[in-house]
Amino acid sequence: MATIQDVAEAAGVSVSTVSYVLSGSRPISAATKARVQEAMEKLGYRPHPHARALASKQSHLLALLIPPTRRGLGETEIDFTSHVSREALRAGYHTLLLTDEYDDLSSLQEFIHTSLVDGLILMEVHTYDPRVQLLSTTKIPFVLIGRCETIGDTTPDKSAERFSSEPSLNWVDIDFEGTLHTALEYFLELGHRDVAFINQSRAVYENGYGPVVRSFEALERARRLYAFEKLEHYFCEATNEAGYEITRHIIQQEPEIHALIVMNDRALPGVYRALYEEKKRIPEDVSVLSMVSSERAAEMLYPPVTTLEFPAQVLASQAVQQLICQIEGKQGGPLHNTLRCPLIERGSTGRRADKDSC
Amino acid sequence: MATIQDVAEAAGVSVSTVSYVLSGSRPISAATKARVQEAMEKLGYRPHPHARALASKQSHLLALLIPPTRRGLGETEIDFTSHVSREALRAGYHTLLLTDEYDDLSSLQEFIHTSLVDGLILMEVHTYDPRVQLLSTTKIPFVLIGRCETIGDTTPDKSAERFSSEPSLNWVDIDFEGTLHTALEYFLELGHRDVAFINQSRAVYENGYGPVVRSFEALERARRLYAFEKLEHYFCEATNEAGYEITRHIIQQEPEIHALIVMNDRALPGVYRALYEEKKRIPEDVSVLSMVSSERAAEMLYPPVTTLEFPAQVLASQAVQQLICQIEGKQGGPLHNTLRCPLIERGSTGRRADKDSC
DNA sequence: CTGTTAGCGCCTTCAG
DNA sequence: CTGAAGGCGCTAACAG
Repeated sequence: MATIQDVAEAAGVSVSTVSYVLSGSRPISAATKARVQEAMEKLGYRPHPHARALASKQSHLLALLIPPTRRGLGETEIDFTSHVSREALRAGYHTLLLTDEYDDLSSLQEFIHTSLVDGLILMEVHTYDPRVQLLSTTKIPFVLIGRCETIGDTTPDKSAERFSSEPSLNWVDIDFEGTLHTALEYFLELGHRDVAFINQSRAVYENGYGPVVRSFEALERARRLYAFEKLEHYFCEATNEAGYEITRHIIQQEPEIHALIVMNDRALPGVYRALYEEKKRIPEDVSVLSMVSSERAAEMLYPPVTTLEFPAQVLASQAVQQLICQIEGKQGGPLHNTLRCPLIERGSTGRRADKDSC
Repeated sequence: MATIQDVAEAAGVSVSTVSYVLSGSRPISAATKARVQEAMEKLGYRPHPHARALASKQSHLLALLIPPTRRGLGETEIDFTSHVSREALRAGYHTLLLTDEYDDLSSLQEFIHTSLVDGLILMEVHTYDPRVQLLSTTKIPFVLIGRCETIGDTTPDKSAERFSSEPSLNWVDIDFEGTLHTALEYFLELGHRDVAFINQSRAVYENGYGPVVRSFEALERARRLYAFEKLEHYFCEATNEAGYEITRHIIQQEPEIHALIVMNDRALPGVYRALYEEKKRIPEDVSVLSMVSSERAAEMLYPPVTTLEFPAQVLASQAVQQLICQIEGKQGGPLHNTLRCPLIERGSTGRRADKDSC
């Protein structure tokens, strides 16, 4: 392995010169720069990451804190993860995976303390996330992502105020309210006047999980904004059985409802099954729309579910870029961004069957 | 951040002494060791990873090369990934994620060249995988995993010989033949005499993708080993449509077949749909068994699919441990291990309907 | 059993 | 525009 020294000798310059052509942080004459680059080329020189990290205090390493694989929407995680990795690479950073072992605060603290990485990305932040508080007390750059936390929410509830007073936090999240509106407006256009929203479980709601809290509240508000006859909200465990039960319940108790918005991938198969068993055709009799979901999950069902898709790519890209800006001190103001999920029509949604034609 | 120097001073010893109580690679009196540890405790000392890496040439970093998220069985990947990370952590290593950017050989080479990591794990190895050849020419430790490659196969075909002569390779893989036997024996017990195996696509087969090649060959051999009336093999694209078509074809052309083994998660929903449409009840009329699959995928369908489950945990654990042994020079002989997928009954499989009772 | 010290490979201030 | 030199924090001989 050639070292910077070797390059310097080969090019007939000093090591610092080589270092500067590498970093570009000081003007170098075209001639010597060319010579140095040639030497690097010839020797196949690669700067040694750890030496660089030691000297510059920048490891060019990021950490991604992933949630436990058990619960959660799941499908999208690997996707998001690899997008982060890819995006980071583009900026010259590598990504290190931290599992839920680091839900334990003290190990997280230790980890940061070692300064192995330059910054972190947190997935599945909760409203009162102790990890966020911990990180805030350190000076390590970090960004929160997606469909999780209530920080900076415009909702005038306490939890939001609590955090929105902390403008130093950087996050990018799904715009749950906007996404829900997309769903509702879509159904309105299709002629639906009675729709049910199947959320995740009440337990998760009470635990302050952002996506659930925010979509719940958004639905409340939507009642006034839109001209629906019915706009029901249901909590639902993340299981097939729960989806099945809730759907049967809806069909039997709310027969006018012919449109379902589901934000619960794991319950979705149960929803479908209940519909089949009740002889409801999708989408002729009932439309189903899956919110914050993924293509993979959508294609597991028949007919494939129309989804509001989790924009993993964009989210990852924004998070990484902002994080790196923080790290490199090129702050362009804090990142507080929400994204709507784009609608992908697949065949589980259609016009409300004309009541007269029944 | 306290340094080793600070600890040394606080404990009234030299830095090397501190270093040695850390590594344990030289006897230290109980008294001084205690003093040093106390000092570390008090100062909240953590060794600096990059300094250590630079001095010792061991970064305690691993890299996991993950396949593109697009194709493949998919579901299991995130699972495997986090298991690797967790297992590595247990041994004091961190894991870094490398996406398919590194399918490009030259970037892989560069990466290794920088010696950022101590070793790598490769997923989705192909029979003639240039990455393996590249890695073999370097001295960096690596291990291949899972349901992928033909290296070390006992199959007497050329590709196997090619690689099995390279005993230095370390791998752990699914035992496709054994797993298939589990499936077949299971169906025999249930009284099935006519079964179809739905594999992945012919293109993937021709590309030499291990799981497909090996299960294909295993099926050929199984014809002689077991007393099936019919044991058909079908290639199938990894799509719903393909699964649907092939299943319809089977139902219509091979009406005796009442048992399906599917090693194609993405086609599986189509298989189910075809069965529904043809009014075949699962499992009363047709049994379906999904091979090398995951719980997540299994629960997306109704009835949930009986699977032969990808043992992500065990695979990850073995791969990591062996890799770390290599790194630390504690070779316990090369790792050449195959694992059967455990059978998880879920409700999509049942006894062959008695012919007389029809 | 413990201390001294020379690097590991690179960055970066300080001189020129 | 370029060099020289002092670390960064730790490891591992080499000496006692």
